[in-house]
Amino acid sequence: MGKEIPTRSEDYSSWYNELVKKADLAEHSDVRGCMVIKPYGYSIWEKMQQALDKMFKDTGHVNAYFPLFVPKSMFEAEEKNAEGFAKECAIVTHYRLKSDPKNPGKLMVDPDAKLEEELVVRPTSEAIIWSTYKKWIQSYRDLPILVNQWANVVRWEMRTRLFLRTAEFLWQEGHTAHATSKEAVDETVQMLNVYAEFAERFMAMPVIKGRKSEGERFPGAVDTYCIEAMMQDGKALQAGTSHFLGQNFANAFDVKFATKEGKLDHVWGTSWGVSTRLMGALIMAHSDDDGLVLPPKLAPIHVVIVPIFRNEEELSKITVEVDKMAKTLRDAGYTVKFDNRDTQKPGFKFAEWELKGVPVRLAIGPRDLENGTVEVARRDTKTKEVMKLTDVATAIPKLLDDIQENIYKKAHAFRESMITRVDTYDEFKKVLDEKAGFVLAHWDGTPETEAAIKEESKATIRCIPLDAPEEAGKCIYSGKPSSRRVLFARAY
RNA sequence: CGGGGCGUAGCGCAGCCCGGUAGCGCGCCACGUUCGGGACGUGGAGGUCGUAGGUUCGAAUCCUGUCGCCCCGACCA
Repeated sequence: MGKEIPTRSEDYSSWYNELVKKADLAEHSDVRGCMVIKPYGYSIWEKMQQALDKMFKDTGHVNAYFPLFVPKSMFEAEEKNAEGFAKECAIVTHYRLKSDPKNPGKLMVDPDAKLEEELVVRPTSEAIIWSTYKKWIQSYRDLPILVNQWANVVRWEMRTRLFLRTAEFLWQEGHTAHATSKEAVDETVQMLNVYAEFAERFMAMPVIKGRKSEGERFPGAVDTYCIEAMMQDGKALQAGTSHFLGQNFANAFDVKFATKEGKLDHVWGTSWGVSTRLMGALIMAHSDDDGLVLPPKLAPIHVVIVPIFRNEEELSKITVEVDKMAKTLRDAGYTVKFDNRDTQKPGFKFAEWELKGVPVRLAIGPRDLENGTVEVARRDTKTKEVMKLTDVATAIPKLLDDIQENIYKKAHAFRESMITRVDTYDEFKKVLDEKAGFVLAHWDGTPETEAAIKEESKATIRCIPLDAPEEAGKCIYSGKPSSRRVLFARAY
């Protein structure tokens, strides 16, 4: 009927696009490259925010908010960072419109309202934040500063895709300042671990932790760490990054502190972020041809209850049972939706809630009332069983845990099956073309080789995995010696 | 920025080549029958055909301009 989506094998790309729209997650806005995140999609993002925010607080961070606008001179202070983002910045040049004398009823930019200094719409906030930190920091006693902000940023991308890459997106960016290099590095790694834990425990999405090559590093960072995930079409997706900024921003913004010894030193920094891109990752990690598959820990609705009834009387009898059951589940902390619409038939509701990825569906009809039973269907495996009404309270929590675990295991098994070790360039290209996924191969460590491989194969070095064992080998491209394998893939 | 495609009812599309009363499916509204996997019947509402101009007796259709969006590539989280 009206809500079918293409299958993944037919056309992965339109499967994704249609799923995002049909599942009511988001839609294109009238503004190029921007999207409207719809209530159902936004509630998943809110779940992500809640979980992450707690993890940030638990590791000692606090939230703050910095401005959207960054004066151009401030933005350009850290040169590498500025250069890196320059070509995708939106710029505010004027502050007023006026009616257009040549076009009644229309407005025009008032040429008399030109800003003395242009304002850059933040593509990231290091500049405004470090210029602020300069005022906040005098002594080692002011350190560390552990601040996070939830915000929107704008990057004028040439090509956009819902959630994966939009001109404006939502994210969080942590910005910390420390007295020592070690402390900053530890923070960088700690937050990488927070992201990895979030991805695996909440999103049920296995990730590989690693370090970016020089070519893929965040502009202005000394070192960039990342988590990389594998999507069902064999393409990699960077799901989060954590940067050790060294003293680069402290140097650029002249942020110094008095040490215990009474000397002046520049502050050490980190920054780290994840964005609404995670929504794309979540969708592409688990969903199937029938629609979304959401991990219970991020699902806006855990259990949907569909009554099967022919008339008011039946519905009211069912409602009595459902109310009891729903209360028990809600008291246990689960979100329960009783879909008692009489305008849609059960089959329609089944399909709709499957499309929306609700982990568990209960169906209860006259037959169940007689038998004291309920039909329980799980979204991940699409299996159904009939259970006693009295068992629901204990069975559902277990079932939800099981679903959470099962989709993680499934994604993990898939990810493992999509890691291929190769030792020659021919093999490398063959795997990318015929199988895709991650490819573990030796690399000589030079940007030239990395660039050449990227140019020829479209694959990039996703990361140098943190757990990569020392292993002598030869670079697949140059034949030069290499001490460990790095992770290549074509990526989103 | 290069290549391709599309703007016609809320959504998806046909009509355009060959100008002549604007159509189909879904959705929507009403009523009835239905209701354990996307119901059916009957009746009904809904469109400045993206936009500006031109050709013509007459333009969704032909011509010119323009705006926007989507997809593929280069760039990127």
